Amino acid sequence: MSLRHAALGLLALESGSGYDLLKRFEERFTYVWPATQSQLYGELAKMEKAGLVRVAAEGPRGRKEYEITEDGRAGLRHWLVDVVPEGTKRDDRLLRVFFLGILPPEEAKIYLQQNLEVFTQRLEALHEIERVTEWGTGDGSKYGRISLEFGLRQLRMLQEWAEWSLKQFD
Amino acid sequence: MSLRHAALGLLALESGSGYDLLKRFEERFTYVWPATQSQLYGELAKMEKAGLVRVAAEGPRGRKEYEITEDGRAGLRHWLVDVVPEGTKRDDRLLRVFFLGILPPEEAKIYLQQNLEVFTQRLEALHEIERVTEWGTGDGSKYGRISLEFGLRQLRMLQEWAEWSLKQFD
DNA sequence: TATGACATGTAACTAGTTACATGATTCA
DNA sequence: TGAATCATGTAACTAGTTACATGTCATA
Repeated sequence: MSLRHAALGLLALESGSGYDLLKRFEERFTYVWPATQSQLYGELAKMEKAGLVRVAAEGPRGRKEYEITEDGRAGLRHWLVDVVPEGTKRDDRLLRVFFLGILPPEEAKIYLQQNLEVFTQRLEALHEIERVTEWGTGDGSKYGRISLEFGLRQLRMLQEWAEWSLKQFD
Repeated sequence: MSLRHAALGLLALESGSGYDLLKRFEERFTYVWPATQSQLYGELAKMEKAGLVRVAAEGPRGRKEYEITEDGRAGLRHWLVDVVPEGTKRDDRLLRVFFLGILPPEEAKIYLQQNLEVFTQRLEALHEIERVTEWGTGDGSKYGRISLEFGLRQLRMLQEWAEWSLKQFD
């Protein structure tokens, strides 16, 4: 049910249309909680029915500006505080590593090298985000920084792991 | 489609029944690629139809011992070498961090502390696996070691990140 | 003989993806 | 006026979860 909470959280930060939300998902949640357009519109309709969001205003082109309700805020809070996180469960990159033994070592190495390249590129992209972001002093900024730090540490870890793994071939 | 490849990979390492496979998924893939019983049986039936696996023997209690076919091996190889990994896309723990600003700082701290505890426990469990595993010299062992190293590094990273995050409150 | 492990299958559901469909508004 | 962007909706599909249903075999 976390798509609901991701959308609810974004609306808690700022009201917006389904279209607005979709852009925010693309900008901010590509590697955290992606959502497709069809999924989002469906979820918004369900959340409205459940009283978690409300249409605060209607604009041109059938635009519906959604706003979080008090029930929505309570639901979000409940999820943050009381619902035990599942954590990441599936990782197809790591799954492949378990089966790398069926390939000749040279091909296994190529797989790990390609991984390393992907990690390096993503780390550079995150560093770029770090550079261009203006870090204020508010809460949004604080947790934004903590989230970014997670990404940076994760990618550094992946890089180092890939390098370590490649060394195992010597 | 990676459930298919996880099952195919396990059958490439050793033939077995759906029941056997289910236990292997539970033992080895809990944090990599979990599968439920109903999903596995369904997938095995589909894979047999597609010619990727074959029933090599039938045993008591309707047991069907599945074996990977040449087509199955080719499919697995193709997935390993040619299919671009998606990587991890969703992380509900990290998603929560983006919205931690809506909680009072004390509650946000509790959330991060609980995370830290989970990471620490898991790291200990992994260290225990490391201790009891007998590392041979074969390929299975090598990639098993590389996979384990991934888990160890990931959990250390998560631990350090949670500690770093908690320090941001001072 | 009862319990637990072995063993498979299916139904109903939720979540997520891809593709199609439609139309309004802005602005170059 | 044509292209890009804004804006929503739905249909058909795949993947994954939960629950139900059934029966066999070993062994205490």
